[in-house]
Parts: sequence; C-alpha cells; structure tokens
Amino acid sequence: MGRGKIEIKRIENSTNRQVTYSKRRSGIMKKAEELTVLCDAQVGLLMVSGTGSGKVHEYHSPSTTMKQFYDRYQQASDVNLWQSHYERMQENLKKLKETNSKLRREIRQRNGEDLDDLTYSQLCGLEQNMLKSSERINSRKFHVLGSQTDTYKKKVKSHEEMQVRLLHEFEADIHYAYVDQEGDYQSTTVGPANNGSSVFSFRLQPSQPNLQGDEGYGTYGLRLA
Amino acid sequence: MGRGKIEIKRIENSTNRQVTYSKRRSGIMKKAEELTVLCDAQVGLLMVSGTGSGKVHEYHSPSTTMKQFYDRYQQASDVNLWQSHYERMQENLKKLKETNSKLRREIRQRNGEDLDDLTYSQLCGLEQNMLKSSERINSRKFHVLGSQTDTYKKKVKSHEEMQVRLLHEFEADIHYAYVDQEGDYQSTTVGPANNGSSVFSFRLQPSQPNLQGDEGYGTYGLRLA
DNA sequence: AACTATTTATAAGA
DNA sequence: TTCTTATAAATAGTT
Repeated sequence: MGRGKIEIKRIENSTNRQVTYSKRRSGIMKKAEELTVLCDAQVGLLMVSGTGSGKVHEYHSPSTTMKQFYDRYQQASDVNLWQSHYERMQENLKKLKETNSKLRREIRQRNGEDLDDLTYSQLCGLEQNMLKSSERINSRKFHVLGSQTDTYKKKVKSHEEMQVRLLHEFEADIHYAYVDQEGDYQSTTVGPANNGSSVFSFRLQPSQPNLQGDEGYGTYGLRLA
Repeated sequence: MGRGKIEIKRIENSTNRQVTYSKRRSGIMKKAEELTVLCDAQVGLLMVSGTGSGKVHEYHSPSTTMKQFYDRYQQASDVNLWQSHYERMQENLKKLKETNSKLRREIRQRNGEDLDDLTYSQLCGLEQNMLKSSERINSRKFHVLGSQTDTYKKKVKSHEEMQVRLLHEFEADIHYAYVDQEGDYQSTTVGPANNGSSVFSFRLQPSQPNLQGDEGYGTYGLRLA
C-alpha cells in the first residue's frame, strides 16, 4: 500500500527503516485502539524499535492495566522462576543476618560483654574454654617466637659470613688500588652492604581490618608494640 | 475500508462484532509481524475478545521471549527500581557472607585455632585480650552465683514462713475436725504446699543453639553439669 | 512533515 | 466460516 509494493524483509536503509517504523507504529496503534472500541476487546501492545533509542511504545485498552497483561505473561512463561529465585534470595539474606548477629554475640561474649543472659554453668564453660584457648595461643606464641628467632639466627649467621667475605674483598681491593691506582671500591663494597642491612629493619604490621567497621568485633587491634 | 465507512464505536450486533474481531485480529497480527520484520523491531501483542470465550491471542517477535519483553518494559518504566533492588540485594548477600566468614575466623582464633597467619605481637594482643575477658567472665560468674544465692535465700525464707503458716492452719483444721467431724484437710493443706515446693526443682537449660550447625563456632556447648 | 499513487485491509454480501 | 469485491485506510516513495 503505497507507491510501490515492498517485500516484507528488513529494510536495510537505516533512515528509511526508522521512518517506516514510525509510520507503521502509529498505524498499528490506531488499529489496536479501533479493535478495542469496535469489538469491546482487551488489547495490549508493546513496541521497541531495534534501531534508535530503544524507547518503548505501548498501548493497552483502557479497561486493562499493563500489569494484568504481564500477569498473563508470567502465567505462560518462566518469569515466575525469577520470582521464586528472588524469594529464596530474600530468605537467604535473612538467615545470614541472623547468623551474623549470633556470631557477633558469641564474639562479644568471648570478649566478656553481653553476659547477662548466660547461666552460671554456661559462664563456667565459657571461662574454661577461654582459658584453654589462651593456653593454645600462648604455646603458638612461643612457637612463632622460636621460629622467628631461628630465622634471625640464620640471617645473622649469613650476614656475618658476608661481612667476613666482604672484608677479604675489601682488603684485596685496597691491595689492588695500591697496585693499579684506580680502585673504585665504593661501588664494589657499599652496595651489597646496604642491601644486607635492611634485613634488620622492622616493618610495621597493618592492624587487623575492622570488618564492617562499626561494631565491637575485631577488637584485638594489634600493632607492633 | 470496506464496502462502506463505519464509525469507530462498539458494534452492537454481537455476531457482527465477533466477525469483525476475528478479521481485524488477524489484520493487526499481520501488521505486527510486518513491523517486526521490516523495521527490526520487537513487538508484543495480546488480544482478548470481550465477547466470547476470553481466549488470548498473542504475537511476539521471534527474536524476543516474553521475558525479555518484560525486562524491556522494566527498563523503560519505573518498574526497574526492582532491578536495582535485586542488584543491591545481591551485593548485600555477598558482603554478609564475607563478614560472616571473617567473624567465624575471629571466633576460631579466639578458640585457639587458625592462628598460623598471626604475627607474634598479634598473638600477644589476642592472649591479653582473652585473659582480660576471662577475668570479666569470672567476675560475672561470681555475681550470678551471688544473686542466685540471694534469690534462693529469699525463697527459702518465704517457704519457711509458709510452712509456719500452714502449720498453724493445720492445727486449726485438726481442731476443727475434732469439733465438726467432717474436716477434709487434704484439700485445704496439700494444694498450697505442692505449689511451693516446685521452686526447688532445677530446670535443664537447653544448650546454646549451634547456629548453622556445621562449623566450629558455638563451641562452648554448655549444659547443667 | 505533507502529498499521492498504490497497495492493503476490510465491511458487507453471498 | 470463508470467499468475493467494492471501497476505505494505510503507507512507500517522493517533495
């Protein structure tokens, strides 16, 4: 219906396509409304241009809301899977929050707070448990200290060996300098020595990150004393 | 477009209306498909005859599922609040899980496990913290013990008073029975006495619920010894 | 956005 | 229902 017949296939000229979309869109819209009025029907219509802004044009008969149409879709499609997914997610969230607050409470109790609801025997158990844990921590402490000491011992030893070696090289250089008058011993000696000495500089440990940073857990904020 | 022009208003003849619905329905369907093909558009169309069976006729562009339509609609309308809500929820979930595992780790550490990554000074801090907490728990323990004793003391005292009172009543009843020959002293004396004695029965405390019930937190499972 | 030659859709009739 | 056909509407190509 127009100056010439057209094949029903994608219009390749983009501008042309856009124009045709616009014309036919209003055409179909009018048809939809006419159908609604003439035949007392319910009609829902959605159109999105593939080209262009992706703007949605819609028509729906006044008697019906779009929502009713969507409900219809849901019935017929897998959208309701989504729904249940959402619900499961919400439940999950709730459980996690509960668990979370219980964990926080346990930590607070292990920190000597929020003890009012505990019975005498629960308090006893908790104390026992904590003392046992303290012992474990203490023993670990010594283990760490021990291995740290060992490490340092080794470093010190290798450092001493290095010094001895350097001393020898130094003496050789001195000798060489006297012989050749051109010894640049700074570059041959100072470099390695600097490199080695950094082993003894302590690095500050960043303190334990405070998790979500508002409650009282993560309370043993530790730094190198 | 037909043998005669028609007004766009409800067709009163029911049969005629039905026929027109059928004809125009297929017409609009064809238009929808043409729009889809020609303009590379996405089209969704639903029609329900007001008269008749209420059967739904639908068309949607093959490239699109109804779900995509739904999503599209969300994008273009304020329903997309939902989308962002979903995303925020997902993020929340992730954060909660992270927090959770950190909390669990902290508890494990306070329980003397999972200490390998701690430095010496962190271990020291942790130990100090736990000893301090133990003290607090210990002092709370004595406080509870003390108030419990007080409570019992009061109960015992009131019980003693009750006994004295009952004794008097009992003697009075004996006296009455002798005078009247019909004293049913069981019902007047035993009732209240039973009621009072239950104060001394211990109730088992249910142990601390194990949270999600698989990891090693909630470890001080406490019962009345 | 308007025009108009044509094609399409369809109202009425069979 | 479906087909036919005269006529109204829609619209492709043009301006």
